[in-house]
Parts: sequence; structure tokens; C-alpha cells
Amino acid sequence: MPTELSASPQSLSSADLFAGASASTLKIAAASARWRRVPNGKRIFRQGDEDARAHVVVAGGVRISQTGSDGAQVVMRFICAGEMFGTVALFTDRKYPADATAIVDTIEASWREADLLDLMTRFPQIAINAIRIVGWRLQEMQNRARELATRSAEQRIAQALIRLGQQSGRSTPAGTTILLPLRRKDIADISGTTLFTASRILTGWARAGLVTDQRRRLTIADHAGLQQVAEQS
Amino acid sequence: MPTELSASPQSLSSADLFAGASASTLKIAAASARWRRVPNGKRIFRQGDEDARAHVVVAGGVRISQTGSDGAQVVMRFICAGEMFGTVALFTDRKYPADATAIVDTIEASWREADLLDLMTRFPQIAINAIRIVGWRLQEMQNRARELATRSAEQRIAQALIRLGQQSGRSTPAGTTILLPLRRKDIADISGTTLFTASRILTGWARAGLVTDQRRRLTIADHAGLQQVAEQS
DNA sequence: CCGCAAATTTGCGCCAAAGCAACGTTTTGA
DNA sequence: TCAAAACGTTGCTTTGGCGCAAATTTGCGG
Repeated sequence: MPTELSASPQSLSSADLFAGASASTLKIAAASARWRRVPNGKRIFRQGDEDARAHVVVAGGVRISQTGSDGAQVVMRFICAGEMFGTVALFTDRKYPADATAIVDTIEASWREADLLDLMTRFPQIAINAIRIVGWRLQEMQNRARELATRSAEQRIAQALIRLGQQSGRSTPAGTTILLPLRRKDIADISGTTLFTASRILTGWARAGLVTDQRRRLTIADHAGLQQVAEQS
Repeated sequence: MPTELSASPQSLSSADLFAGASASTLKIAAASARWRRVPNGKRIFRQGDEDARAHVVVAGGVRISQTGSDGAQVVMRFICAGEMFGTVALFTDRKYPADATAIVDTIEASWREADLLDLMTRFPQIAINAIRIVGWRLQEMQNRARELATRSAEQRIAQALIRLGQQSGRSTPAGTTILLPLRRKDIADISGTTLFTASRILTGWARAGLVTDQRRRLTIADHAGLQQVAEQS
């Protein structure tokens, strides 16, 4: 039996990007940032946009999703406070590969490509940190691709909830509550299934006491049970 | 209708990693490399191994695959001559996230983590090049995840062949021949389907004149037709 | 607090593709 | 050169989960 894959990703925060940077470096970084307030539901950038910048969520939450030419949506990732997004575009063709939409009222900071490249050239550690962050995300996408190809819809939803719990969960008396407000469609689009299947499975779990769901705020009541669903072969 | 995603990835060669490096930089890089000959079928590293190094295929071809705890296999990528692999592990937890297996007799060069980090710190452009390469791969995995979630098995196989043609295709009178020798299982595992489905679809295409298949060497005879299969909504 | 719009639930039919088994073909290595 | 093993094909059966429609609940603006 092969080695089990590492649970991995941790929170990929902007703090990691500037890890090891001196006070003066941070000052230079802060000076070149642009800050914005984004209301719930508003798009921050759109797939194909060309003026790519590097973004960080200061407060709130963002959905990163791709929309196929047939209208099918897939959520690549949810971004919580402190995490980077939109950064990969800077290093490829400068076109954002996905949409970014605020799913709660959000504040985000961003940097121009030139400013970030300048920082990286002067402080190589920042560039190395960036590889590390992108590397984790690549590993996560590889794991998700494996799951899409080999696991059932139920297992994928379970795994998605476990990831979201690690990423943005808060411990409460009832269990781990996922802070981001998620609709059934969001759950479906990040698990690679349909609204209907996601609804059926979640109501089933709610009845079985695995999760509870109040006003789009999911709580994982039985973490071990959920893990078992995700891992059953 | 949303902007169509860029076809993207190009060949991600080691040349890109050292793009812009001076002759002296290259000399330092070459001096610290380790070279190995790997016979067809032999594993180069294994998922979970800890002594991660940065690898380049000098000649031959390599299959990067993950094996789930239930034995299910997924191919993440095939690596052709000139391309990097195994590099992401250096920047995450130093454990290879997948297996690497030679699928033809292969020569591979590799660097220790310390040597590569040293190079990157001294020549930040190399670090920036590395982000670019990993960024392209992340985008490619995101596209593949979207396809796994939203497209049919037939469309995914078509897309996989198109990618392989771009990556390792050679023009011949009969069309574009994919140089890597691929078994039905390889095709299935990179498209997220089964051996049986892959076989059925490929024999169908062979009958229709879209592809020909001689001794595990696939040739795309009708590129436009294949593209149409991949894109039909 | 009301009423409308959006989100969710649920029953049901259906199909793409997985799983299985049996058989043909190619490759390998001794 | 030949046999065994690996690989590929194909018919049949089974099923997870998609898609639609209709009913129900929730959330929001006024």
C-alpha cells in the first residue's frame, strides 16, 4: 500500500509571502499596495482580464472560479482573510485564469506586477516564498484532480468540507464552523458535482448528525465521521 | 459568454528555468548536477520519499502519477526531454507528492535542494523563472480539474491527446505523432476514466480516421476533428 | 411585517460510463 | 522459436448521479 498523501496545505497567508522580510522591506511593500473595499457579490477581477495584480484578502472572503464556454462553473478555491490570490497570473501570461468574487463584504490589497517583481529581485527570499505558496496550491489541485477522477460525489464533498474546516474553521461548542457563508451551489462547484446531489447529501448528513447548517454557515459536528466518509474505499 | 481560457502551457523546459542566466551561472549549475541513466519501467522516485531533488529529463520520458490508498492511479503529467519534474517538493514539505517512472529508457539530471536554493538566492531571476513554470503547471491542473468536473470522458480524452500533441508531438505525413509510447491505461489515467472506456473511444476514433495507433505510438490524423470533439458543448 | 425572489428540497426517469468476463493480439524473455 | 505474460477489445449488466419539475423554505427590500 502506498504512502498516504499528506493532508498538507495549511493556510497560505500573505504573511508567508513576506516571511523573513525586514521592517524596511515591509515598509516598501506596504507603500506600493492599493487598498479596496468590495461589497458582497461584487467581482474583483474576471477571467481573461489583462492588468493582473497580486492580491491579498485583508478581511472577508473571495470565491475563485472558472466558467467554461458552456456556462459550467467550477470553484478553484475560496480565499479567506490573510491569503493571497490572483498572483499566478503575474508569472504566466498576465491574464487572470479565473473570476474572483467577494462572497461577503471584503477588503483587499493588491500590488502591481512591477512593484512585486522589484521586491522579489531585491529580496530573493520573497520570490522563494512565492514558489512555496504556489507549490502548495499545485499539490492541492493535484489532490483534487485525483479525487475528481477516482472518488464518489459524497466522498468529494466530505473532503471539501474537511479542507474548508482546516482553512477557515472556528471551534464552537457544536463543532467546527466554516466561517465563509456557502450556498449549495458553492459546495457543488467546489466538489465537482451538481446542486441537487450536494443538497441531497448534505440533508442526509444533517439527519445523521454529521453536520449542521444554519443560515449558510456549515458546522462539522462529527469530524471523525466525516473523515471516514471521505476515506472509505 | 465568458472569455475562453487560454490554450496555454507551452513546453515547460529546463531552459526556461535558466532563462537569462549568464554563462558563469550555467557553469555553476552544471557542476552541481547529478546525472543518472534510468531503464524503461524503473521508478525514479516514489510518492512520500523525503530526499527531494529538482529533476530534469535530459533524454527519454517520465510518467508522474499518484496512487490512492485504494490503488486507483491518476497520471498528473508526462515529462518529455528538456522538462523539469519533482521540483515542487523542494518548496513545500520536501516529500515528493507523486511517483515518477521512466516510460522509455531515460537520462535524468538532478540538483540538491541546497544547491538550487543557493542558485536562486544568488540569481533571483532563476527563482522568478521557477514561479513561472510552477504557475503554468498550476493553471494546467486547474483546467484539468475543470474538465474532470464538467466534460465527458470522450471530451477529456480528446483534450488529453491535444495536450500531449503540443507537448511531445512530431509532425509526420500521417499527422502529429505523440512520441511517448502510451498504453491504454496511461491514456485512461491521464483522462480520469477507465481502461475500457479509453479503449472503446480510441478504437472508435481509429475507425473514424481521427487517429491512428501503431505500437503504442498515437498519431493525431485529424487535429481539427479532435479539437471539435473536445470542445463540443 | 409582508410579499416577492432566490435558494433548497425531493421524487422520478434516464443515461454515460464503470465493472465484469471472456477472448484475441502483441510483446517479452529464456 | 515458442510459451507465458501483458495488453487490448468487446458484449453485457449495473448503477451513481445528472437533469428536470414541482413543492417548500428562506432571505431581503421596502
